[in-house]
Amino acid sequence: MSPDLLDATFTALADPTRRAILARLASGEATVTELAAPFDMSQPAISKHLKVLERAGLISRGRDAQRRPCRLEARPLKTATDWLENYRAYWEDGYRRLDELLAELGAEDERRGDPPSGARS
Amino acid sequence: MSPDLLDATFTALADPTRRAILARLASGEATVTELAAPFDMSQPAISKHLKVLERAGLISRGRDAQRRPCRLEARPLKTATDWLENYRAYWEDGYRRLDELLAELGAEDERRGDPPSGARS
DNA sequence: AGGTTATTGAACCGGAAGGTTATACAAGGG
DNA sequence: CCCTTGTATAACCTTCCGGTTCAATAACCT
Repeated sequence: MSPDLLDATFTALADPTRRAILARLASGEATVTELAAPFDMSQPAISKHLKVLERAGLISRGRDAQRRPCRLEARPLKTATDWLENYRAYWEDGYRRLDELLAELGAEDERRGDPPSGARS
Repeated sequence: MSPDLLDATFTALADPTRRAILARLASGEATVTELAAPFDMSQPAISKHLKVLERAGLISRGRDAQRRPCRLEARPLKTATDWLENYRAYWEDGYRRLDELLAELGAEDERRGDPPSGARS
């Protein structure tokens, strides 16, 4: 799993405006102007946000005359969730013990930023 | 749930170095120098990354003489996961239909970036 | 005390992020 | 055709990010 995808996805999610856009798209396709409406922000600014979301593969765009409808693409969200899932054991009860338990299993791929392989519940 | 927490958390996760640091900490406490070792990067750079992680509440720090051991704090990871969980339906089979289904439940708190309330599996 | 080790802080730099305005472009509707 | 609508691009500004180096601080060791 390329780190770049996670980079782009988490970067996209780090902005409240973009999260709001995703939330809006969760209830169906929307055009750029529709997406821009709720925000006190120029339309080009929204276009930029959309490009960030697109770069992360979180949205795809169609064509309806001059309109450019956006649709939610949740696949990267799954990727992100899968990554986070590996830490689930650490926020559930008893993680302190697990912490020490895992301390003995030397870590291999830390440089790649991979989550602990044995951390799944 | 303050958006700022999600902002800080996703921002922290958006960098591969920081994700690697978290992965390392998953196998137990570590000092700054230990954390810095695998990276081709100056040690102050790591200190900055640690500050970003700390700002998001993803790590806490102790004291052991001149050392400042870091420990993983997974709570914000849970917060992030909870947010993402709301979209689970969209990457699971049949999400296209769900898409249209939810289109009829007008969205209230889109401005806040809240995920769709009805999207839970 | 003095030196070494561990870590932070300050000043700086290049480049990316997030916003603006103004302009171009593309496509439908009188 | 022209005008209006929807969207993207360009140029610009300011702030933040990720890195650097060098200096400061803190605590141990002898």
